[in-house]
Amino acid sequence: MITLKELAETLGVSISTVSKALNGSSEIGGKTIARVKAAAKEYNYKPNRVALSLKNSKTKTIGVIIPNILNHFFAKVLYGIERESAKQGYTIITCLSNEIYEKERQSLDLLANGSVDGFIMSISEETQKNNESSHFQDVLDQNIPILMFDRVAESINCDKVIIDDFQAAYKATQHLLNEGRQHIVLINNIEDLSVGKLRAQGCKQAIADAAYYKNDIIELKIDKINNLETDIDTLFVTQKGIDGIIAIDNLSGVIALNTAQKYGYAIPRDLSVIGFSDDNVLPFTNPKLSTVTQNSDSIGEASVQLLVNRIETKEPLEVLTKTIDFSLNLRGTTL
Amino acid sequence: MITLKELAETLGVSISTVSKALNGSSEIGGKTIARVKAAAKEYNYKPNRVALSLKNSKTKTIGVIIPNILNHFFAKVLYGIERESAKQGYTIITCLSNEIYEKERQSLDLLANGSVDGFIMSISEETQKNNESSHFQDVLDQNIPILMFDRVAESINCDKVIIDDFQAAYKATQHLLNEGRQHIVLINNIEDLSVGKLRAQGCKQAIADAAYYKNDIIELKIDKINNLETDIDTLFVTQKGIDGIIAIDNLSGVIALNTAQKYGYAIPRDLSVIGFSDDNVLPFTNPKLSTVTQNSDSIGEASVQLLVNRIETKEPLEVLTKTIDFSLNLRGTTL
DNA sequence: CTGAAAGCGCTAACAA
DNA sequence: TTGTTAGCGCTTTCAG
Repeated sequence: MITLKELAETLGVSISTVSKALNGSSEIGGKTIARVKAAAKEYNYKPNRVALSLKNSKTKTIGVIIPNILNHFFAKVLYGIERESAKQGYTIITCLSNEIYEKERQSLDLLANGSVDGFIMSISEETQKNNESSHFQDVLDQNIPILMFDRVAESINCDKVIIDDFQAAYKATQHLLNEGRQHIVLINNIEDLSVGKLRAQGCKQAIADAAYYKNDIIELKIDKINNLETDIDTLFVTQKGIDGIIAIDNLSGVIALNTAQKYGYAIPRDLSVIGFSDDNVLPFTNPKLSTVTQNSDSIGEASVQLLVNRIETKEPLEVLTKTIDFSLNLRGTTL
Repeated sequence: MITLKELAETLGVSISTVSKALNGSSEIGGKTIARVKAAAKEYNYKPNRVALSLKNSKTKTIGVIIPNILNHFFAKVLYGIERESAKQGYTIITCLSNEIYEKERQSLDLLANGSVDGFIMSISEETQKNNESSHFQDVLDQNIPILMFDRVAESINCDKVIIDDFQAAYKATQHLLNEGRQHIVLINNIEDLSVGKLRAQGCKQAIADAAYYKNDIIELKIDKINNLETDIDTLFVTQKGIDGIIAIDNLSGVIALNTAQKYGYAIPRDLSVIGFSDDNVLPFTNPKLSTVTQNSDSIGEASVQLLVNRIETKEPLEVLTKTIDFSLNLRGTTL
């Protein structure tokens, strides 16, 4: 790692000359510029990023805090974040809260010391369950911007990127209703999350708005991921005549489909299934699962754009909430 | 973000006094220390990480370059890396090569300017296919350590963390042989990767070592991920009497299982299936897929330990290759 | 056209 | 026990 100083010495000029030459300043003579640039290339000079950060008090770095990288949705958002960040000339520091409030708080704290220019994050399950939010405000008070995506804190005044979960669930349920289904089950294992609540509400509203739907919706709440398979199995044992399933997390749909087939349901004749999954599950089902798809990489992309805009804009900006389109992909498990 | 200087001014002492006090130096009087620490807490002082990095010429940051974050194996390694890094007091900057050589090269170049103390990476498919490696050497020549995991470059002299892919495939195949299978298919869609080659060799060696195995192994090579399902389907149409499958990537096993069931095979009576997957696929199969499991998070953990050890050890260290245990998890798809 | 010097925030050798 | 100062690598104003 050669420095400006060393370059200057070998060239027999001053540090500032080298600096200006490399930045193509008009103050410096054409020959000198050429000479300096040649030497820089020869010695593979690269400006030290840390020094630049200190000098400019900006790091061109975004802190990203993800609740669970093993969840395909978050992995895909991260993918989008990374791609757009690189495009915008930012690097990302990744922290995983693993759904733990304390880890999330520590990560914010750890990086809110000049390490990053801003944060992109989705709130941990524990944080959301316990309704914690002062750690966000602390960071914002230090004038470090935060952008929240997907799981957001209502009470915090910051930029947000979400999908219209209520509407997505509403539309999906409506599709089942339009098929004439009369015994629809809502499978919900993310009751504690803001998105889970919104999706459940969307389903219920769709049912409520359908005058011709005669029964109550059956809501299967699952609180532990380990119980997913057994609880869904039990559902099919105890409830007969299920003809529609809407699964609002990204696993249950597949499991419900497989379980239904095990119990002899013909899909989609006897039963329609819609999940909230990405296309990564498609290789695992037959017929292919119909899904509500969040455009996860777009979420990441939009998050970076909004945050970078806030970082780089001098004047105070109105706080913004951007809603990303979802799509209802009807495949083989619906009529 | 209050600085040392500002703290010093409000307290009416010098900057170095504050610095020493906060670091609990024995040079400073007990009362002063207390007074300074109280003020630091009150004003929420946090040492600026960038300034520290510049001062110490070390960043306590690791650059992590992952080929594909949507691949569950890499996501889990990243999980392990993040956890162990946090434990060791390091943060990670994450770059995704998306299997592209140029992106991988750029990421190394981008961070090899004082941004990180070292790299943890797995080589992109394109890099490995074209046998590129000078970009690694360039970084090493700048005295920045690299640790490679899983997909490694033989020609590069650096620390490595791998699993014994040959042995893993050997053992898995041996299990099928011990079951008495006589028509074993090897499904390989990662032929271009070092790990793919090793696994295929392991399978073949196991077959070769089994005197009682009468037939040749049937190798199904798939070069495009899109062809996975159709190629596997075709396999079952064209080949009759398959009684063992060993799938050396992390998708094919599940697909082969599902396809076999579609064609009426009773699993594991008629056919045994072993995949190279993590337990994330288990919810999607019935019976549960038997797998060779790489302890992915241990790979991440060991990678961080080795790299940090190299970073923090003053004397030159012998280059090390660590092999992480795999486990053969027999579940419902084998006898 | 080129160079000296200050300063970003911090630590540590040296002075007082 | 406390303060002064130099320096990490860089940019930029101001002098020359």
